[in-house]
Amino acid sequence: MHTRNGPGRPRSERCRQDILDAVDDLLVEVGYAAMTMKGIAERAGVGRQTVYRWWSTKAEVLLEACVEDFAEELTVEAHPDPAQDLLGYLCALTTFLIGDPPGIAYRALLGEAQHDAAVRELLRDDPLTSSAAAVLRRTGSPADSLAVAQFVGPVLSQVLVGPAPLDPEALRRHVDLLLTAWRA
Amino acid sequence: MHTRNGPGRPRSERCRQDILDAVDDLLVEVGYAAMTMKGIAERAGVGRQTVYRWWSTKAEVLLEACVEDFAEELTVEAHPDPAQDLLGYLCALTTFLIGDPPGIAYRALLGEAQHDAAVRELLRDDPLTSSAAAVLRRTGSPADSLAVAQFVGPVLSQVLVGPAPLDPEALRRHVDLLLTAWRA
Amino acid sequence: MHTRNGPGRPRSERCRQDILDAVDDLLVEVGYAAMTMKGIAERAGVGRQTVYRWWSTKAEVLLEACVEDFAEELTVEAHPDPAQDLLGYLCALTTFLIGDPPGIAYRALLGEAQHDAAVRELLRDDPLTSSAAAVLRRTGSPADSLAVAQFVGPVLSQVLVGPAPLDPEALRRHVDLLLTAWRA
Amino acid sequence: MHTRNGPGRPRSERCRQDILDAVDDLLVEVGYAAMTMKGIAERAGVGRQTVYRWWSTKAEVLLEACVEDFAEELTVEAHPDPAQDLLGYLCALTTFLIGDPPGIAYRALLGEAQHDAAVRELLRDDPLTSSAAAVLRRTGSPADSLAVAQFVGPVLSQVLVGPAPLDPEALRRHVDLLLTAWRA
DNA sequence: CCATAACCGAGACGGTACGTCGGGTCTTATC
DNA sequence: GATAAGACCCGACGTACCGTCTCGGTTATGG
Repeated sequence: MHTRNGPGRPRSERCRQDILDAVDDLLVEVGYAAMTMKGIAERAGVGRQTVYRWWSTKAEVLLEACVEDFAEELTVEAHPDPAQDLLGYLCALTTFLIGDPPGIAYRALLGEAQHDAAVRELLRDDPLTSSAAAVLRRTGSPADSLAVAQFVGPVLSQVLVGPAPLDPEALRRHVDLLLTAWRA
Repeated sequence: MHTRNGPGRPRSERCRQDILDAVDDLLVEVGYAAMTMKGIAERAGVGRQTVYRWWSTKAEVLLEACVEDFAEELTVEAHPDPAQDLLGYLCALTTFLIGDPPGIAYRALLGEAQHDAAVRELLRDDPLTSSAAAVLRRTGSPADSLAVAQFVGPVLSQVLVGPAPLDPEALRRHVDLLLTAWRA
Repeated sequence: MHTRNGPGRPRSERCRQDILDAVDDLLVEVGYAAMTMKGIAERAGVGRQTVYRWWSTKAEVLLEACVEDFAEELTVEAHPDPAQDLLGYLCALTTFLIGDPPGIAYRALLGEAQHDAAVRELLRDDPLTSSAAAVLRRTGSPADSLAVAQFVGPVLSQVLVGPAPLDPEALRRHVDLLLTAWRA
Repeated sequence: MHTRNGPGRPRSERCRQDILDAVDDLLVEVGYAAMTMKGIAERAGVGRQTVYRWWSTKAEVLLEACVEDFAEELTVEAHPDPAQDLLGYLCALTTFLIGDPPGIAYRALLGEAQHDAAVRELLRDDPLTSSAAAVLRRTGSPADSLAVAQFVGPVLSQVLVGPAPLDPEALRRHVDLLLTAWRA
């Protein structure tokens, strides 16, 4: 949707997509840390400058490469029972963060954001927060920032910090606690 | 307590400390991202190899430089009222993660851990988790991994992900919810 | 005459020349032994990799920096009298090897060649041998490899090994001996 | 023959010899260029400081390790026929410089001497020059520095500079020329 | 016979150059 | 004017060797 009208060759959407595909591939092949702008360009069969024309950092291009996957992976179909609905979401979230390439990308970006203000800015409209809020709303639970934090925070922090994520049984007890408290 | 008994000149504890001090300084002066092994060595007035002799990565030396501060900063004196006790801890935790140099270091390390298994291993015995568990125990609350996650997870995740940490009022409501649920 | 036709930015002849100039300067300022690839790059105001792109060793770049001077310095105008012609050449050769920067470079390269096969290969088409052969030919003397060795060998060896080079009187006697023997 | 009489442990002649042996070994195993003071010490099973106590540079210790071999290898038994005597010496000299480890060491030292004044000083009393002078004297030929240079210079320069040393036939013609000229 | 002092091995120390790699910019020819 | 290619400057990487120093331990002499 580049609205340039001036002279000259327009930017190649094909290039853009090649680069994003290359990032996807490299993420699973070499991981985030070993991924370089140079490597992305070569993998995509693209000049280095072309990458910089669209995005200025590794984090930006990675975000764009994965952002669609974020929404898709975190979209869980509703369940009539609120408890099951919330539990389903948290299970999907755990799987996403632990195993999926886009989840790994998300964690890597979250990591960069801790010592890079620019990356932090990119994550301002966090896909995780908004998807969790949606689930809370459709189950009639509170969905303010505290509620969202109480809902996903324990899961997220355990994945980021702990040696192992919360297991399904723990997730069930977590949901129970929240639902009980919110209904009171 | 380095138990070298072999021959040769012993390693200089003085050098070790100079390096750790340099890391402390550089953390506040240039930040984690701009800190390099080269820079550390030069700042400490030490040969580069001497740094590598003690630690092999930036993360390792940073961890050791800050690990004492972690424990110190996260130690909050007990309050007779459990609610006040827990709240005090969470406030201190928030301050620590947002503002203190060691807290910034902790976040940076947490970030690295997301795409570096070696760093993750370093953080296996997480200072945050253990200090939080201690506070929970002394207030008579449950202190298993789920409870700890429920306690600090929302705070932590909001700091790591969100645009702003939970404010004191939200923290108070969070503590109330947990205490109510746990007492039931 | 680099016959690149491929794509990409062409190598900068300007850089090449800056580097060669820097080598020339450093040779007289700090000498061969203290000359480093790092120092050359910095002196030339050039990235280190740019030096390595053109030449892979200190010896190679030094050779290229001086090879033109070699030919120039060792070119002595002909003298009608063969004895004077030969003597003039040997005097010039002595001066070249003892005092001129390019001569010092030549000796340094000769030295490296003794324990570095790659440098030896660089000196395969020796400028000294060919210039001496030319002088011998124009005076009607034999110019095979033995004759060249007999002509310049004593001068060269005395410079390389001895405490002092052959003085002009000795050079005169040397030329007389050779001319007498060759005429017989 | 260190004439110390004071207290303290005397220097170990055994160490000295171990070091010299190590240098001999390393010379043939890794060559001069790859030989380091560190490597010598380790090979000799000796502290680094012990090497420095006896010699201060690689060149010094190498010279001492080989100097005895120099004299030995360059000593050729006399032949009643002067031409054969001189020829025998030059053949031995060529073999020495081309093939023998001590000969290779000599060339390496000669090389260093071209850009290191200290090494040059070490070679002031050149073993090659003096042995050649001895041979000239015993055949009744002139033995001043010019004569020595005329005798060995062509051989030496061809070894140092040329692609190949003078072959035996060339050496024979060289000797003939000199003897003829000197007898006249 | 023991104190002194120089030696010994080992290896850590501050430096410095190595050759490589990635970052981000630029300059070509080509499209 | 966008593109692929790739050279450019810069600076950090981790390693190697330099020559010095500091250990514990050894071995002679001299008080």
